[in-house]
Amino acid sequence: MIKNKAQETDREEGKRPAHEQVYQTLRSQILFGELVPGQAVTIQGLTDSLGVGMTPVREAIRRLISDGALMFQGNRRVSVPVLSDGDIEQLIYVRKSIESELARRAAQHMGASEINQVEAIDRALDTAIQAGDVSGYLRYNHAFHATLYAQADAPVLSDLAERLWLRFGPSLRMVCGRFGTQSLPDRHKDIIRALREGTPDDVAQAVAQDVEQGMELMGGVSTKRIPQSSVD
Amino acid sequence: MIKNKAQETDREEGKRPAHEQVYQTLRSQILFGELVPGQAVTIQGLTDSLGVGMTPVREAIRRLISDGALMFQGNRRVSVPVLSDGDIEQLIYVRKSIESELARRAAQHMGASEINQVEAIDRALDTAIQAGDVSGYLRYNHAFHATLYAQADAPVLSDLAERLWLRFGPSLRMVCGRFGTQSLPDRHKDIIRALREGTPDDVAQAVAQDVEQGMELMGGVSTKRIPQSSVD
DNA sequence: CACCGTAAAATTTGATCATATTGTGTCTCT
DNA sequence: AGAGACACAATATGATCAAATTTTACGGTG
Repeated sequence: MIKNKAQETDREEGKRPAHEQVYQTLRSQILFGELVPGQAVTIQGLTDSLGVGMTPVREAIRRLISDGALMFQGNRRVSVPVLSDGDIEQLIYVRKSIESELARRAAQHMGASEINQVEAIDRALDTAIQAGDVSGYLRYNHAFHATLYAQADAPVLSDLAERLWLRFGPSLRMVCGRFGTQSLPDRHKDIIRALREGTPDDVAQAVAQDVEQGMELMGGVSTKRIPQSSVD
Repeated sequence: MIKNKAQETDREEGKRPAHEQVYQTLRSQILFGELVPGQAVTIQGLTDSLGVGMTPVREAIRRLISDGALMFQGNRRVSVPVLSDGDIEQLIYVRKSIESELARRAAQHMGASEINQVEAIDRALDTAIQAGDVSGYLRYNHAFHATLYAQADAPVLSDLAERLWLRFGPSLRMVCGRFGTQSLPDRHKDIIRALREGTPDDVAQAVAQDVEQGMELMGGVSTKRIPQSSVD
């Protein structure tokens, strides 16, 4: 009567429900690369590739639609959204507002060890940039900001900020693939310096500049399609 | 013989999918009253009361959890969130930021007829307040702000603002039931005046004040619960 | 004779339900 | 009061039905 009955299937599946695992898998795929703006996402395709039933897949897709990570393409189709310039501009406004406030709050809670932790992530980020490792860049860049969120003691703001990442994740990936990681500057050094100096307003401002700088790289991606006039 | 079998059920159900209808139904219940903070929500209860299968109910619940309208009570329980003072403070910050920007943009697009439309909603709101009609107050108050969102031509910001309503809807209802509609002041007259004067910054500021005033009514509601220490 | 457009059929995908399985809370019995 | 059994609710799968897109075939026209 040993209770090893279900352990074989649960071994690497973890103990979390299937719909949660599907959600986390898709979330990672959206944040860190594997999905492209405009790409179609089918329920049956995911049931096949992930090896689970359709109900968990459906639930995960509904969550992601609510997150803004996927969009409900009119009829019954679901796809990864293509951001317009207006969308990007609105996202810049909200991210600057929320993330600068999160940074202000985090700055008041963080001690030397937490700041060192953030700096270690930034060093790993620099390594990924120099190596041209796009996936590593996306992961460490997200980890840098997420670590700040975790120190802010503001669950509502953190949730909102994390959800915003899902909206521009695929577009950010496109930018990296287009321009390469070398030409992706950030203000992380300014953020760390301001954290060490203990001036929350400076931290908030540095984060706002970092956000604006990063988001503006995405601008014009959709307009450069040149719909009609091919003048050259 | 005739394949009109499924048309009878579709008669008054409309043409939208069931999970969408369940979502809209629950959304209205959360926004306009019928659900109380802390209340448990069960899947089977909804399948019985709404007369649909469990798959559409599950999908709607996942969406609402992602919206912040419901929370995943650790184990498999789902309930309406009880907002802490910290949650309310963070919601005030985000709402002021997003809604003032929406108002600024709306102010640049709105003509006389749109302003009159908003004013008509505000008159209906006043009537509901004087009649002590809590449900009417909640509906017209939401309609007042939603009408402004629709004029802002900012879908990302509008979506975010609409989702925030789902977080404090039940708590707002509690405030109305507690204090009555009479003691619910707003800055709607200031907003309309600023709209007529065509000064976007004044509109934004009036909306920010309206938001802050309305949200602060909810403060302290959860702390008076006195979770552990009954020192008195 | 070839090419294009339209319409119909077939395949693919989405939506819903009914059922089996698993985990959690509770009630009871010692 | 603690442990075990029972019951209920949630999770997950598969089957079934409906809808949409794609493909194909046929007819008309240049």
